[in-house]
Amino acid sequence: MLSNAVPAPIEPYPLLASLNPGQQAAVVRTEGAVLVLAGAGTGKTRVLTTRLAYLIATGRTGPFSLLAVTFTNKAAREMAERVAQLLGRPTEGLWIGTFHAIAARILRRHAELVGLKSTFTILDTDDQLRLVKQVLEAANVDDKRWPARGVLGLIERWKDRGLTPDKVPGDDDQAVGPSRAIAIYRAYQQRLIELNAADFGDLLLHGLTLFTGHPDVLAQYQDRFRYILVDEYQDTNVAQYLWLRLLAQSHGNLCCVGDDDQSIYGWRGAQVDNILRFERDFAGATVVRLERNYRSTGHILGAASALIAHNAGRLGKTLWTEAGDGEPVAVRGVWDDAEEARAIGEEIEAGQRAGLPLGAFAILVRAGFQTRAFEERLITLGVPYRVVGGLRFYERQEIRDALAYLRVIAQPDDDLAFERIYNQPKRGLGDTTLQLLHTVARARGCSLLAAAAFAVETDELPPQRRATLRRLIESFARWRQAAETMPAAEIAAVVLDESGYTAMWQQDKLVTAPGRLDNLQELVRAIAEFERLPAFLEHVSLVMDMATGDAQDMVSIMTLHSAKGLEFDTVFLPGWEEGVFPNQLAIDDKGIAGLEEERRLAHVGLTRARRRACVLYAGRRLVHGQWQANLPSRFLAELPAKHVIRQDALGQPLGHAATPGAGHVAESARPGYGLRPSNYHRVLDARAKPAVPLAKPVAQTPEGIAVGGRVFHQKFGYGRVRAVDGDKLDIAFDKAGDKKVMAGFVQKA
DNA sequence: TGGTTACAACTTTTT
DNA sequence: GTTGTAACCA
Repeated sequence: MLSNAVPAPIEPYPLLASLNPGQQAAVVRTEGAVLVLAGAGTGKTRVLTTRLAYLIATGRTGPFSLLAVTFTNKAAREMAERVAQLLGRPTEGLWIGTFHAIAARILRRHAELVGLKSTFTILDTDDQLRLVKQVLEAANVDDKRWPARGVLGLIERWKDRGLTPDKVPGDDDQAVGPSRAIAIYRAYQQRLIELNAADFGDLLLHGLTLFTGHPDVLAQYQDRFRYILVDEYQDTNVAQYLWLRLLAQSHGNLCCVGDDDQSIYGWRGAQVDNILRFERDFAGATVVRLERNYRSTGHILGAASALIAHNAGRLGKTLWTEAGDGEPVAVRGVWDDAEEARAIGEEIEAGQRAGLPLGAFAILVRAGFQTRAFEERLITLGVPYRVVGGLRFYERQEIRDALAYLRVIAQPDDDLAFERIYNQPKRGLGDTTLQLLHTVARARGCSLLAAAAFAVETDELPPQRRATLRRLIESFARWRQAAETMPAAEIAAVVLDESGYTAMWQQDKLVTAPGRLDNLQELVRAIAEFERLPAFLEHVSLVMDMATGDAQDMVSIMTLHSAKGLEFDTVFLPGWEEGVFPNQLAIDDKGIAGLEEERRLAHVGLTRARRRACVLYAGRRLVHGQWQANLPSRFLAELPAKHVIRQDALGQPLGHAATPGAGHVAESARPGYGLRPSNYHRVLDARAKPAVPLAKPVAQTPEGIAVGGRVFHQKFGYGRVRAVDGDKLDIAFDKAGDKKVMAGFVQKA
């Protein structure tokens, strides 16, 4: 299955000329399974892109037979650009994309084989959470004890492991209120199918179901993709691993690039084990190590390498450089978080005076709450900065609302989108009306919009709400029709205007309102790049990033997670304190594995620096409005003295006597160190009432209802049936007069 | 139905 | 300390 043969020598291509021997080996070894262990700053992207170009340039294969998988759209974009550059022509036919984008592309073609229509919607996190809440409510779960967030997390971790509800091992099941976690998962999946929707996890999970259940379909893709490349392999989860293995099975030409020392997404289901096991998984696999670092100085690499050497579960690499030692890593203890912010601010100002651009500086924090102190300090100093990460464009409320309108137009079955905007802007439609629509939709097995269309033909709703709802339905019908001929951007503008959504923000007096209106305009501009609405919506669900304008000359503040893959001349690493970094929750939840992931995070942080790294720790800080005294991080004690210069709060060198962190911080978990129960444990709490299957309410049409029969209606009282039209009844009520009502709402009197 | 008040939560987040 | 959600009241 796996070819072990060394490819015949090929005349040297100029492509290879600028590569070092290790990089060349990684490019030239085209056949069979190859693992490229690419340490930080060793030219990984260069190898990947050259390899793709090489495969094509040597005539070994056409672009059509290549598949390159990444984790981020940014990485995919860059790769496509650089391959085109290397080849001197666009990469037609070559599939480069994220796992999710590629899985979605395949799934659209065979959606019906997993019970979806090819027009299925891809849900965002908001929708997922709302859906879980609905399922939990239907199952009578107390959401105080079993918050939807936690249950969704549980479901997502199962999906990460490639487990459909029927494959989840019984041991993993937990009581969730009167129901069970697996039952909730099953109900959630059921609802997704009913909504013709898939969440992110489903894209791969359905992909697996598709490939394993339909060998002919799998064979089709195996035949097409003769060479598969994977970036950031250390971040793959079980589902992605299985998916890759199936695709590569027939020819075994699978090249994975990654760095076990940079695996920092375990909490999202990533398995470092995938990369650690590679040689055993793929017999005869070649492993190429890239250890020559082109980014950092010797002291920085020495410190980072010594730190990561404390991890047990790693393949082991030794980064080296020819760049010289440079400056030792500065380690500075400060009194509190305010002083920490002042110290970094001063360093940046000093750098500025020395003529360095602000873009040379980055402040990398463990958690989001740490950014505020630095923002405030930089504002005071008048130093421009940007916070990378945080709320992205497509996650803003106004953008999601606008998208929800467009989704209902493109996909009338999209109940989650409909719910989001049916009273946004306020139309006087509330929970009561929504409940009614839900009841009708369930009884008739239709979408909320269709239920609404039905309900307005009856007298179930008071005239005012009925008229409002009717106007809304008519609007959607009109917009949908217009969408067939009008360009997508025009439709969006019309919808935002006619729905009153723009007007809502225009009337809003909050300071954020003008910004939101700007965002809506920006959205319309973005849509203009797409001819058809569905194409734009697909783009939005899979490509959540918006091409950000060129970064001005600013200081970057971001989390360590967001910093992966980036580099800066000078990097500040604040908050190296026990509990903060390593983060206490990570250790509580995952023990040693959690600690090792934190250490990899520290390694990622240090290796972002080209010339200078400055680590800080504060004796006390304000966390959630409470003062917290902290010990220096154990990671500080793991930085060898020869690569480090200890400083006092003012940046003056200290003698060897004051070695913080050394000695009093043991490697093992120390008893009594702030062991707080996490949400995760709360969700898994097994003490609960006996399991009861999920209630599935179905409105019933009472038997024996016929013209002339006596009936009772909750709202209108007793009456006599005048006519029956399917499940719509015309009834002469004793008190309320003639009304059209739904059969599900009456009982035989 | 919608606004106000009170209460809890709160690591990291490529898609 | 801040933010988001839930319950409660007008």
